[in-house]
Amino acid sequence: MFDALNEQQSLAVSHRGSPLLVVAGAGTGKTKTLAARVASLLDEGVDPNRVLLLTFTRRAAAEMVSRVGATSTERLATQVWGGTFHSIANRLLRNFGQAAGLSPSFTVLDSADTVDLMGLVRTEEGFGERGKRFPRKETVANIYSRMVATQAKLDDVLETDFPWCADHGDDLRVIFGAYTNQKRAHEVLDYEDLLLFWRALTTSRVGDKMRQLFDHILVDEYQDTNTVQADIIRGMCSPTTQVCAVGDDAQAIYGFRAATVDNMWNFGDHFPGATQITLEQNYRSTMPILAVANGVLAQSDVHIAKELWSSRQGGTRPVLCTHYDEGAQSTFVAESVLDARERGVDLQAQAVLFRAGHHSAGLELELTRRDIPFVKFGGLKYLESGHVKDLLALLRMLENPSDQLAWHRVLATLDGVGPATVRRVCDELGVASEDHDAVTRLVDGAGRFPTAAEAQVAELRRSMGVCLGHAGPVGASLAPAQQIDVLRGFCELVFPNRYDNAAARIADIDELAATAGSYSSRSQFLAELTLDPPGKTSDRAGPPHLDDDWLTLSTIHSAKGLEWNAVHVLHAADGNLPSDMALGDKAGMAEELRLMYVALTRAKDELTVNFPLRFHVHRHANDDRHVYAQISRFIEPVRHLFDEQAVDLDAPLEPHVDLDLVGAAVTDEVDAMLTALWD
DNA sequence: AGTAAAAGGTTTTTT
DNA sequence: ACCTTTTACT
Repeated sequence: MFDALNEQQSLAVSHRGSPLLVVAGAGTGKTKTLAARVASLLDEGVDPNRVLLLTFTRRAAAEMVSRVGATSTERLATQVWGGTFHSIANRLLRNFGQAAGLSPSFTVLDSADTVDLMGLVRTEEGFGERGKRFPRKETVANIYSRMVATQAKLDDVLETDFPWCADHGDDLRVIFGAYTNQKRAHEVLDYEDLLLFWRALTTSRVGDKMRQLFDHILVDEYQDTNTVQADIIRGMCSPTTQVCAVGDDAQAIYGFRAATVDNMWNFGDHFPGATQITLEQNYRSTMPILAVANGVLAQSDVHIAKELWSSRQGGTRPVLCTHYDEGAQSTFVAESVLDARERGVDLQAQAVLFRAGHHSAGLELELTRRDIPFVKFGGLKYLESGHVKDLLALLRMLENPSDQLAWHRVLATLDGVGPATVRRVCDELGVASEDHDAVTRLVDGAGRFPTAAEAQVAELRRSMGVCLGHAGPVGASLAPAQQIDVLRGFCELVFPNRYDNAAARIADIDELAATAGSYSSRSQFLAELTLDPPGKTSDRAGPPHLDDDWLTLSTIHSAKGLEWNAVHVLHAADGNLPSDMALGDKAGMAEELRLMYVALTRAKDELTVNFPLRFHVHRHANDDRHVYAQISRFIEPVRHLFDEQAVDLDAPLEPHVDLDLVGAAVTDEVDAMLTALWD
């Protein structure tokens, strides 16, 4: 399987001894090379338990392991320590965390939990001067995580990245303090903590023990690691540890998460005596597509020199398609997707890529209308939608009756219960107490609730009681899927007040129960769910289910490392890609350019770049306010490398003004008639 | 006091 | 569409 390695790839696979940096351009067989290297280590008899493979997503780790398994025996491959920095940190901290004063049973806050906790401490601290609008809790969490990831002072972060929140510096200080107290009090770590504690442990008294665990450390997507992560790699190295980092500085797109390409540029300084190998032959795209990608990249000032080339000389030229507006773009993309399918390109082999999650909104409507199945990656997570969090909170209460976040979420869904009642009931039930019996006390009738919530509380008590397995011994209770079925009754009672599309959300709960079917323990189900969230939002009429062929919609960030035969890029307009947020920021603009580069290099055979002339001013626009856009500044200089098409450039509703006048006249007439009724 | 409903705003990307 | 603030109501 790996016999077809080219010269540079073989070098990267067989190199031993000095630290190794593999600069792997897009589509140059990076994954294959990394997998082959691991396989060759195992063939040499290296103990798989002593190989650490750090990847950017869990999906990437799983794919790598399965590729290795195809060559070496699968049993060996699955023993490799593979995963994200965060999941490996989680694993190591369970074993070594006590050296840092961590309980081995700490729990991990995912980003949604972090946001909730920020919201909670904010209301508890009670802000809100009149007239001054406080940043949303998501923003508060963003500020926090950026500050921690970059290890920068709050004031500097506010000034450079969140200038519109600069007024609230002092409030934020208080909130962050309270947030940290809460975390420590409940033995809970957020994403940043996982990395910080891991790094701290490498310099602690158990540092040597940790370093003795691994002979080989391999890091994928090295261009998207941040300073803390680079410190961790260095901290995990003993003099005999062999490091291999793979990455492409031209594809660095996580600067907003404090990733820094300096880690690649300074690899030789961090790891003295390092060897560098560059992979330049692209096996993915046709030459006409690469020409565009190279042309875009050439506009960037610095990167490690490389010029991608492909032996795939033929192929159609990329298409640059100008549309009147977003609606026309959606229609065109839907039609060309179907057209490609007619020509034999399965929907699975096609993808639509865009800068921001909401850029696909119009297209999603169009696809739904035409019954074209699709799955969307990136953007809003399934797990982050309110109703799924509601159900997970119920499970978490059962799992850990002292989980205050879960209690708050569940109790606040009851009629007539607000923050004040939640706090009072939590006190009455002793949620914060050490005995972990608060749920039992609730089921047994403790806690005073307003009469409006009577029926709901009865149902809550009943279903929680069933899930606790009061009939039998504790722990011999129902399987997770059955517990969800039981709790569904409570959701049915509570969702109609909370959400306007309650039926669809109940259906999601059923789907979650189906997912839970393969788990036998509730704690395992919850843990897997936070570490490996299903990345699709399923609440629209999208994929009926897995069996069919489906089209991929994805943010460019989520498309990293993937490839398709045919790729559509949406909204290649200044303001969208590059995002207007980055205008005026040099580093930001460079990152936007790399984002475009990543999008273009996902395509194997067919590439279409779409450019709608006008787009809405506001994100969730109800109105028709729009602006006329310029074509993306990254595409303009390489325009000549495209075949150009213009579709329906004429305004579909040219006599807009006349229609408005008629509308006004009719409205006047109706109003006059109505007024006559009471005058 | 504390909750519900109505009004008014809203900066992307994600482990 | 969702979140925060304001106001109205019990």
